[in-house]
Amino acid sequence: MGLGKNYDGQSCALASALEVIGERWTLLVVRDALYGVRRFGDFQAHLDIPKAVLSQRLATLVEAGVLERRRYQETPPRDEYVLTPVGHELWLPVLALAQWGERHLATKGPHRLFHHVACGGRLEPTSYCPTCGGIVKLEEVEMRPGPGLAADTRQDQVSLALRTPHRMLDPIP
Amino acid sequence: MGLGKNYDGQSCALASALEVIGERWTLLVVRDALYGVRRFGDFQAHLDIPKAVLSQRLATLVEAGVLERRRYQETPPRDEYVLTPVGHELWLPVLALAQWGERHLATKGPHRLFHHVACGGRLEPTSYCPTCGGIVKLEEVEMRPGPGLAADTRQDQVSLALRTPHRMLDPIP
DNA sequence: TAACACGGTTCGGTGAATGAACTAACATGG
DNA sequence: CCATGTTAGTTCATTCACCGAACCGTGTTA
Repeated sequence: MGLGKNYDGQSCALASALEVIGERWTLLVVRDALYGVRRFGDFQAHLDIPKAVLSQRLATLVEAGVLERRRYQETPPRDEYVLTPVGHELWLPVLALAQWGERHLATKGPHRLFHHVACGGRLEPTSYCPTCGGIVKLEEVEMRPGPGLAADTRQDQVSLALRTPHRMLDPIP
Repeated sequence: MGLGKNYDGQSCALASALEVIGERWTLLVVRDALYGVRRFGDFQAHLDIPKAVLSQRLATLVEAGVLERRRYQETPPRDEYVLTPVGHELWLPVLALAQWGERHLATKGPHRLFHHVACGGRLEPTSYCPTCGGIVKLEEVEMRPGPGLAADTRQDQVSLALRTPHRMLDPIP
């Protein structure tokens, strides 16, 4: 997305995240990295992506702190790309998106299943409330403005409405 | 991303999902819809997106079953775009991505906080195991191939390795 | 010494994103 | 009755990103 054409002014963490992992191919690179792919050639063969694009995506992810480029042999010099702890935390978005795809777009049953090694159970991404211990549905969620919103000066109806607490799905304006 | 330039052959639900919601602006439209935005002009004012792009994105989302276009007044004829149940389920991917952005990219504290109305607690997206009731870390996850993978005929090293159970982050190949 | 493997970069062609201008249906105010 | 405004788009020329093919540099193997 880069350069002047970004999501600036959105005052939104989602927009910031999409700046980093919202470009074409990027999240599939992260998915492969979560599977354990590390080398340029393996990403390229598995994704069937133009080399120039892969090279640029890897550079972006390294710069964003999602991947680390690491020399693993000297002769010939070879680097591998491994996920940082920040990259590990993309697991949850990836799982949530993949599960949505399985549920609503897959035609012939799930492609890949994710299981808890310890007990063998199948994973589910959830929206969880640590305070009461419950799983929270969208209709029970309220958005509240946080300190990072202070710099927002947008004056459209939606921005104005979202500067006060707001129940999800309640019509705006 | 449409036309011939899609993620076909990826045999992956994530790739299918990105076909629908992976284009520039699309997930921000969904985010606004989750907040309760419904009208063309409100999306446009809040996102500051070219009208032509918004028009195309809304059409794609309607076609994918994420949004429903609904006539809400006859004179003058006005339509609104509301989320379907399929669209509601994008809440979890959106929350997971937004939280990742807050944690790793936000500079001045969180922009928006999501609370459970019933108890006031702050939400967290989690990777949950219904069998044992635990929250599962990436290192405890194993990928297993599912029935939807049968049609996959790719022969690269990564595809071959992922046709058997595989612990996440274990190096491939 | 030739061929090959790896990890890129360079380059021309194509399609998508962008902002500005235009359209069309209807409402409103004087 | 006419001018202006609102909403929801479409059209158009320009700019930009993606694409595949070719090329490059380093080091290794036959």
